[in-house]
Amino acid sequence: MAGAVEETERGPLLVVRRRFPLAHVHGDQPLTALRAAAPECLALLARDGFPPPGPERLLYLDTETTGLAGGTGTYAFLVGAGFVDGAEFEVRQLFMRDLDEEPALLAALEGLLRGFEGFVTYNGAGFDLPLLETRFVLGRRRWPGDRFHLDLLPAARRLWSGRLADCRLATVEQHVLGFAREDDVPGALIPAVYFDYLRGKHPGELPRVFDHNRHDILSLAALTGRVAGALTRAPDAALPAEDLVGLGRLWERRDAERGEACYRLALTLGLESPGRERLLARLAWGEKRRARFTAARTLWEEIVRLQRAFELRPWEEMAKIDEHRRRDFASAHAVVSEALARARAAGAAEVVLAALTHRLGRITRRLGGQPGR
DNA sequence: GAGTCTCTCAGTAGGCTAAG
DNA sequence: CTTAGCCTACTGAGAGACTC
Repeated sequence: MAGAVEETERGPLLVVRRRFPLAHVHGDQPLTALRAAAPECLALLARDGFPPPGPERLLYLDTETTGLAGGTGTYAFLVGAGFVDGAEFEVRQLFMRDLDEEPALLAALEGLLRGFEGFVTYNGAGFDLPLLETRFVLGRRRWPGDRFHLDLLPAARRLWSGRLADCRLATVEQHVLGFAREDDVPGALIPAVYFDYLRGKHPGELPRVFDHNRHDILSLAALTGRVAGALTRAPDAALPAEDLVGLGRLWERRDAERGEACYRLALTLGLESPGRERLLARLAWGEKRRARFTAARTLWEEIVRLQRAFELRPWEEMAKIDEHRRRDFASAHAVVSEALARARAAGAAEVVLAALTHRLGRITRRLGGQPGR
């Protein structure tokens, strides 16, 4: 943590600067990809009202704190901020050597924040930003929160939760960016490392905390480049099927047709079993919403063919379409009879059997009133 | 035409999960 | 330990269709 003590308006502060050429490759992702990320793509990922700046006008932010508890008792003792500067990417780390240096840290941080048009964080909406805002208020400073904020956690969940065991930054980093950390400090140990340092004033494990924070910042930037890049390109058959599903989920909100194009491409790539049925159901709901009932029914049929365990939903939807849209009571009757038989065989719950029996009774009555279709 | 049944859609509550 | 965002399931009002 070779840094320099710099003078701020509120006293001295240790600042560590590390600069990387934009050609720097983090995992398998070059930072230059940031340049190609269009603001519209960033807007797709965030949903606050602020206009998205270009990725070079964003500050990539991550804090190391004395705990998770939030509230007034938790300090952000190390704040890492990354940004594009010319042909380089700088990671600037602001560190309080003691708790009484917080005013200096906040002063330096405020200057930095005000120089950018937005922030990128990982779970920052739930953690870093509220915490920093509290520190600003307690330090009698105005929090510059009137800016674009992209929290990559919700975006990562939409994109990769189907493929990854969890969406912690370390997991995403490893499997999406191909970046493996060596000798990383687990986040849960970081508060203890800082308290040890405060007691003894020896660096101890602190350099590893700085490394951890710097890696977080680089991952944030690399991930932004990766995600925005995926959104910029047309749906790409070279992507894993699960990633296409995730891409579809991102697009769906903004552009349903484009989202569906991703879904359908994923299906052609041989998506595996539980995910495949989920996706078919998603498409079926979409078709229903647009009143394309025949298309919806075809999708429910395919789900039924794939499903191993009995599930009510597809049968129910097929029966609704037959009875209420196509008015083909005979077909509706056949669907519900078959569903009832399968439900009994599978030992389905009593409420499920009751619902099907009720439906079958009604259809039978209507069939009686309109015989020989 | 009144009364009943069914579906739909919008709003929302509860459960999960990231962050140090 | 806290907090926000997403997902799923549930609820209830309103619309439409059917029955008598």
